[in-house]
Amino acid sequence: MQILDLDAADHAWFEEACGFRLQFDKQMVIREQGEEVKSIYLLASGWVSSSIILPDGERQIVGLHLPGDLLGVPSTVLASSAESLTALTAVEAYRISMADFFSFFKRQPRLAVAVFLQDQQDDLALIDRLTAVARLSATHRMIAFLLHIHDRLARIRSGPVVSFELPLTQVDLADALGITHVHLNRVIKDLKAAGLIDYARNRVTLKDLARLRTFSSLPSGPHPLNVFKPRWLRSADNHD
Amino acid sequence: MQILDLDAADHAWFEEACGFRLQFDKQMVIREQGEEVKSIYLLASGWVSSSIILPDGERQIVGLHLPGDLLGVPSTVLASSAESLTALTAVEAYRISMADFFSFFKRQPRLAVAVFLQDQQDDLALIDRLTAVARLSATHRMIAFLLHIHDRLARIRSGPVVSFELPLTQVDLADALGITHVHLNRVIKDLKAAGLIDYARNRVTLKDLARLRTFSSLPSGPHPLNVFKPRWLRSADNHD
DNA sequence: CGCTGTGTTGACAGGTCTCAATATAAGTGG
DNA sequence: CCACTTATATTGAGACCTGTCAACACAGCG
Repeated sequence: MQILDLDAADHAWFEEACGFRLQFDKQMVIREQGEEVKSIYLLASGWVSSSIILPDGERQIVGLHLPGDLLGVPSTVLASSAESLTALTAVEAYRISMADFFSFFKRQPRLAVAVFLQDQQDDLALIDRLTAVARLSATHRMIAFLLHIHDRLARIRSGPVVSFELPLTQVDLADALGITHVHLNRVIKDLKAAGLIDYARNRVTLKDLARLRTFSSLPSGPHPLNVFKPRWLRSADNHD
Repeated sequence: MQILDLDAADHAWFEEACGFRLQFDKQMVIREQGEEVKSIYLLASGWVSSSIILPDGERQIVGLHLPGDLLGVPSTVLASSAESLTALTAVEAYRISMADFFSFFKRQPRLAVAVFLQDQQDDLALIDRLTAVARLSATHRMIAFLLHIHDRLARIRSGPVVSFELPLTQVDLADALGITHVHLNRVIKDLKAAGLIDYARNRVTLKDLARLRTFSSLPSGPHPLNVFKPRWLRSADNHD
């Protein structure tokens, strides 16, 4: 929700609608694939993955969510959820009922726009990942993935991020990158040997950001966000 | 826009905002990657692809658009477009300026919701494709792709669709599936030999829909859409 | 009629998967 | 705190799918 710089009144409205805060332990499923879609969630703290289980039992992780993200939005069109939402760490989240969610569009257009724009960012991340999975080697996918996470953390936190916790097992990572965990392990070994990263006990250090960006060969670094906004979107008290 | 059953008043409002209709010849670029984002488009007729060019010149087709779809939505958060929009056939489209687009949220919440839900459908398509590209063999990807197109056409047209035009070259298809066109060609040959499809001069015939669905091994057929909607969304004259 | 885009086929190389075994870390109950 | 069990990580050998390179057929089009 960093896009629109919502003011205090917006936040108050939002929090009120969100109701009380839910807690989830690590590994808990927040909403399972196939489950009825009754609400979405706003992630307050922790990491969450959205994943899809294929009929043969294979799993594809299609999204990673950090604090501030909305969870389960794509399935708002569906009767039953397309993805499973799983807590990768201990998680705090607000539940937002579908009725409340839709009411934003009617009563709080600025909020609706904020949600919409946030959603477009998720969309872009997905597009980038599809491109990476479809076109890059396992090594370059891994690099692109780490850089993506790095950039998102850098936007949330203040100051540069050289080292960060990545609460995913190598199996999880492989399921996100679309490779086997066996092969991923070799990739990690190579990246460490090349002096590009450190990786131990879920802690990642990007040792040469510049060179990594060269290798990622994705269309860009982080996408520069649009600054244009209609006047009425910029502040709540301009009710033209 | 089939989700909300917009009424005549909604449509009138929409068309007015859209302004006049633009024409694009086959192969024309509607909006190029990197170009400033000043508007989005509503596709009236024809097929459009959105694609991303990687630094090494490779191209990934990240989306296909049929009449009724909104084009270029993900880039609404960006200063410059992340994807190129290319006309695969002769195309008619309405341009919607960003200002008009955002004004929907303020003045026409039902329209905003419709746009939002349409966008979620695109999102789900993207999720499914990521899953397919990451987890399925080239053959199964092709099957999943054809079934996806089939299902979308079936929803637009009335009655069953067994055979349809696919205005994509094999190079295009390969760029969408994340394989080489050389390999795709072999895949097509195999599918024809297996009696599963016919494929000639851009016309595709799905000869055994049931068996194809078995092979696709994607989480589902077409996602069943949600029927729940708050009262105020169901019709325009209920202004609670 | 030549040109360019598209489709088709072959031989070979290489990245990634599969299967399998072992090591290491983490978690559990006594 | 130790013994035990389970999850996670690591490494090897071989098979297979897909990519690369290259040549050629075919169609549309000026």
